[in-house]
Amino acid sequence: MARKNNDAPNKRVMNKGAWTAEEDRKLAQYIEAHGAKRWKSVAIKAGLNRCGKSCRLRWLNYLRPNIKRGNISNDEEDLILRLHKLLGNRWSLIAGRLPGRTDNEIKNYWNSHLSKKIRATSTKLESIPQETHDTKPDPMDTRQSESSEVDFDISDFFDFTAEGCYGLEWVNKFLELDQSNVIN
DNA sequence: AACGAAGTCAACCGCTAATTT
DNA sequence: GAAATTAGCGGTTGACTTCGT
Repeated sequence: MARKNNDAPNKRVMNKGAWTAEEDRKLAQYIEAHGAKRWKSVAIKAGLNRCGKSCRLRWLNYLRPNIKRGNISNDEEDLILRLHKLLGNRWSLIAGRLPGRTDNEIKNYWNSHLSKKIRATSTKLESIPQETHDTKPDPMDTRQSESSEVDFDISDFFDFTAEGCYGLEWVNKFLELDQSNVIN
Protein backbone atom coordinates (compact mmCIF):
# COMPACT_ATOMS: atom_id res chain seq x y z
CA MET A 1 0.00 0.00 0.00
CA ALA A 2 2.90 2.33 0.67
CA ARG A 3 3.28 4.81 -2.11
CA LYS A 4 6.47 6.38 -3.35
CA ASN A 5 7.38 9.70 -1.88
CA ASN A 6 8.57 11.89 -4.74
CA ASP A 7 8.34 15.34 -3.21
CA ALA A 8 10.92 17.94 -4.14
CA PRO A 9 14.12 17.45 -2.13
CA ASN A 10 14.13 20.90 -0.53
CA LYS A 11 10.51 20.66 0.51
CA ARG A 12 9.59 19.15 3.83
CA VAL A 13 8.93 15.51 3.13
CA MET A 14 5.54 14.35 4.34
CA ASN A 15 4.65 10.77 5.08
CA LYS A 16 2.42 9.19 2.51
CA GLY A 17 0.77 5.85 2.12
CA ALA A 18 -0.53 3.50 4.76
CA TRP A 19 -1.00 4.78 8.26
CA THR A 20 0.80 3.10 11.12
CA ALA A 21 -0.87 2.16 14.41
CA GLU A 22 1.26 4.80 16.10
CA GLU A 23 0.05 7.53 13.74
CA ASP A 24 -3.55 6.42 14.25
CA ARG A 25 -3.11 6.60 17.99
CA LYS A 26 -1.60 10.10 17.85
CA LEU A 27 -4.33 11.41 15.60
CA ALA A 28 -7.16 9.86 17.61
CA GLN A 29 -5.73 11.15 20.88
CA TYR A 30 -5.30 14.66 19.55
CA ILE A 31 -8.80 14.84 18.10
CA GLU A 32 -10.31 13.44 21.27
CA ALA A 33 -8.64 16.23 23.23
CA HIS A 34 -9.01 19.13 20.80
CA GLY A 35 -11.69 18.25 18.30
CA ALA A 36 -11.62 17.69 14.56
CA LYS A 37 -11.03 21.07 12.97
CA ARG A 38 -8.13 22.94 11.36
CA TRP A 39 -6.64 19.80 9.92
CA LYS A 40 -3.35 21.43 9.03
CA SER A 41 -2.71 22.33 12.66
CA VAL A 42 -4.06 18.97 13.80
CA ALA A 43 -1.37 17.34 11.70
CA ILE A 44 1.35 19.55 13.14
CA LYS A 45 0.23 19.60 16.75
CA ALA A 46 -0.46 15.88 16.87
CA GLY A 47 3.14 15.39 15.82
CA LEU A 48 2.20 13.73 12.57
CA ASN A 49 4.39 14.19 9.54
CA ARG A 50 1.28 14.21 7.35
CA CYS A 51 -0.67 16.81 5.44
CA GLY A 52 -3.98 17.97 6.88
CA LYS A 53 -5.91 16.39 4.09
CA SER A 54 -4.47 13.00 4.85
CA CYS A 55 -5.37 13.33 8.54
CA ARG A 56 -8.91 14.38 7.74
CA LEU A 57 -9.39 11.43 5.43
CA ARG A 58 -7.95 8.97 7.92
CA TRP A 59 -10.19 10.28 10.68
CA LEU A 60 -13.35 10.33 8.59
CA ASN A 61 -12.87 6.99 6.89
CA TYR A 62 -11.28 4.95 9.60
CA LEU A 63 -10.80 6.39 13.07
CA ARG A 64 -14.08 8.24 13.64
CA PRO A 65 -16.29 6.59 16.26
CA ASN A 66 -19.31 4.53 15.18
CA ILE A 67 -17.76 3.59 11.86
CA LYS A 68 -19.24 0.38 10.46
CA ARG A 69 -16.80 -1.64 8.43
CA GLY A 70 -17.50 -4.28 5.82
CA ASN A 71 -20.60 -6.44 5.43
CA ILE A 72 -22.97 -4.11 3.68
CA SER A 73 -26.40 -5.59 4.37
CA ASN A 74 -29.04 -6.23 1.73
CA ASP A 75 -31.08 -3.35 3.11
CA GLU A 76 -28.11 -1.02 2.87
CA GLU A 77 -27.35 -2.22 -0.64
CA ASP A 78 -30.93 -1.64 -1.70
CA LEU A 79 -30.84 1.82 -0.18
CA ILE A 80 -27.59 2.65 -1.97
CA LEU A 81 -29.09 1.57 -5.27
CA ARG A 82 -32.17 3.68 -4.76
CA LEU A 83 -30.23 6.68 -3.54
CA HIS A 84 -27.83 6.45 -6.44
CA LYS A 85 -30.78 6.40 -8.78
CA LEU A 86 -31.98 9.57 -7.14
CA LEU A 87 -28.72 11.40 -6.48
CA GLY A 88 -26.19 10.03 -8.94
CA ASN A 89 -22.53 9.88 -7.87
CA ARG A 90 -23.02 12.13 -4.87
CA TRP A 91 -21.32 9.74 -2.54
CA SER A 92 -21.19 11.96 0.49
CA LEU A 93 -24.93 12.57 0.33
CA ILE A 94 -25.59 8.87 -0.06
CA ALA A 95 -23.21 8.11 2.81
CA GLY A 96 -25.05 10.66 4.93
CA ARG A 97 -28.14 8.46 4.75
CA LEU A 98 -26.26 5.35 5.86
CA PRO A 99 -25.14 5.80 9.45
CA GLY A 100 -21.61 4.61 10.07
CA ARG A 101 -20.77 4.34 6.39
CA THR A 102 -18.30 6.61 4.63
CA ASP A 103 -18.49 8.12 1.19
CA ASN A 104 -15.26 6.35 0.25
CA GLU A 105 -16.63 2.99 1.32
CA ILE A 106 -19.84 3.45 -0.61
CA LYS A 107 -17.99 4.68 -3.67
CA ASN A 108 -15.70 1.64 -3.53
CA TYR A 109 -18.63 -0.69 -2.97
CA TRP A 110 -20.46 0.83 -5.89
CA ASN A 111 -17.48 0.58 -8.22
CA SER A 112 -16.51 -2.94 -7.27
CA HIS A 113 -19.87 -4.62 -6.59
CA LEU A 114 -22.94 -2.70 -7.64
CA SER A 115 -21.81 -1.33 -10.97
CA LYS A 116 -21.15 -4.89 -12.10
CA LYS A 117 -24.49 -6.08 -10.80
CA ILE A 118 -26.18 -3.32 -12.71
CA ARG A 119 -24.28 -4.07 -15.87
CA ALA A 120 -25.29 -7.71 -15.61
CA THR A 121 -28.92 -6.75 -15.04
CA SER A 122 -29.03 -4.31 -17.93
CA THR A 123 -27.45 -6.88 -20.24
CA LYS A 124 -30.22 -9.26 -19.24
CA LEU A 125 -32.84 -6.57 -19.84
CA GLU A 126 -31.55 -5.91 -23.33
CA SER A 127 -32.65 -9.37 -24.31
CA ILE A 128 -36.18 -8.68 -23.04
CA PRO A 129 -38.74 -7.11 -25.40
CA GLN A 130 -38.98 -3.31 -25.00
CA GLU A 131 -42.48 -2.87 -23.54
CA THR A 132 -41.78 -5.02 -20.48
CA HIS A 133 -39.21 -2.69 -18.97
CA ASP A 134 -40.88 0.43 -20.24
CA THR A 135 -43.79 -0.13 -17.96
CA LYS A 136 -41.92 -1.44 -14.94
CA PRO A 137 -38.38 -0.22 -14.60
CA ASP A 138 -36.03 -2.42 -12.67
CA PRO A 139 -34.54 -0.60 -9.67
CA MET A 140 -31.17 -2.05 -10.63
CA ASP A 141 -31.33 -0.50 -14.06
CA THR A 142 -29.50 2.79 -13.76
CA ARG A 143 -28.53 3.09 -17.38
CA GLN A 144 -30.64 6.19 -17.61
CA SER A 145 -29.43 7.49 -14.29
CA GLU A 146 -25.67 7.26 -14.16
CA SER A 147 -26.06 10.80 -13.01
CA SER A 148 -29.24 11.82 -11.32
CA GLU A 149 -32.00 12.45 -13.76
CA VAL A 150 -34.76 13.73 -11.54
CA ASP A 151 -36.40 16.83 -12.92
CA PHE A 152 -36.54 18.80 -9.69
CA ASP A 153 -34.00 20.21 -7.29
CA ILE A 154 -33.38 17.47 -4.78
CA SER A 155 -32.30 19.84 -2.04
CA ASP A 156 -35.62 21.66 -2.41
CA PHE A 157 -37.43 18.43 -1.90
CA PHE A 158 -35.37 17.03 0.94
CA ASP A 159 -33.85 19.07 3.68
CA PHE A 160 -30.27 17.80 3.73
CA THR A 161 -29.26 20.33 6.33
CA ALA A 162 -31.72 19.09 8.92
CA GLU A 163 -30.35 17.46 12.03
CA GLY A 164 -31.25 13.87 12.53
CA CYS A 165 -31.90 13.23 8.89
CA TYR A 166 -30.34 9.81 9.30
CA GLY A 167 -33.88 8.78 10.11
CA LEU A 168 -35.89 6.87 7.61
CA GLU A 169 -38.61 9.46 7.20
CA TRP A 170 -37.25 11.13 4.13
CA VAL A 171 -36.18 7.80 2.68
CA ASN A 172 -39.70 6.50 3.05
CA LYS A 173 -40.94 9.63 1.34
CA PHE A 174 -38.65 8.96 -1.59
CA LEU A 175 -39.44 5.28 -1.72
CA GLU A 176 -43.16 6.03 -1.76
CA LEU A 177 -42.53 8.40 -4.64
CA ASP A 178 -40.48 5.75 -6.35
CA GLN A 179 -43.27 3.21 -5.91
CA SER A 180 -45.92 5.52 -7.31
CA ASN A 181 -43.73 6.17 -10.34
CA VAL A 182 -43.56 2.45 -10.92
CA ILE A 183 -47.32 2.17 -10.69
CA ASN A 184 -48.00 5.08 -13.07
C1' DA B 1 3.81 -24.56 -6.82
C1' DA B 2 4.13 -20.59 -9.85
C1' DC B 3 2.36 -17.08 -12.30
C1' DG B 4 -0.69 -13.67 -14.34
C1' DA B 5 -5.31 -11.51 -14.28
C1' DA B 6 -8.89 -9.57 -11.91
C1' DG B 7 -10.87 -7.71 -7.79
C1' DT B 8 -10.69 -4.85 -3.60
C1' DC B 9 -10.03 -0.88 -0.98
C1' DA B 10 -7.08 2.69 1.46
C1' DA B 11 -5.13 6.70 0.24
C1' DC B 12 -3.81 10.45 -2.90
C1' DC B 13 -4.85 14.17 -6.30
C1' DG B 14 -7.04 18.01 -8.33
C1' DC B 15 -10.59 20.83 -8.11
C1' DT B 16 -14.35 23.83 -6.16
C1' DA B 17 -16.81 25.92 -2.37
C1' DA B 18 -16.79 28.00 1.94
C1' DT B 19 -14.61 30.56 5.38
C1' DT B 20 -11.25 33.63 7.30
C1' DT B 21 -8.07 37.46 7.17
C1' DG C 1 -14.26 43.20 -2.05
C1' DA C 2 -9.91 40.55 -2.76
C1' DA C 3 -6.72 37.24 -1.48
C1' DA C 4 -5.41 33.47 1.20
C1' DT C 5 -6.53 29.52 3.65
C1' DT C 6 -9.22 25.54 4.81
C1' DA C 7 -12.71 21.95 4.10
C1' DG C 8 -14.87 18.76 1.38
C1' DC C 9 -15.93 16.23 -2.72
C1' DG C 10 -15.48 12.83 -6.60
C1' DG C 11 -12.19 10.58 -9.50
C1' DT C 12 -8.15 7.90 -9.78
C1' DT C 13 -4.19 5.19 -8.44
C1' DG C 14 -1.63 1.40 -6.95
C1' DA C 15 -0.44 -2.15 -3.33
C1' DC C 16 -2.29 -6.12 -1.69
C1' DT C 17 -5.31 -10.28 -2.05
C1' DT C 18 -7.81 -13.78 -4.31
C1' DC C 19 -8.79 -16.66 -8.10
C1' DG C 20 -8.07 -19.31 -12.24
C1' DT C 21 -4.92 -21.78 -15.12
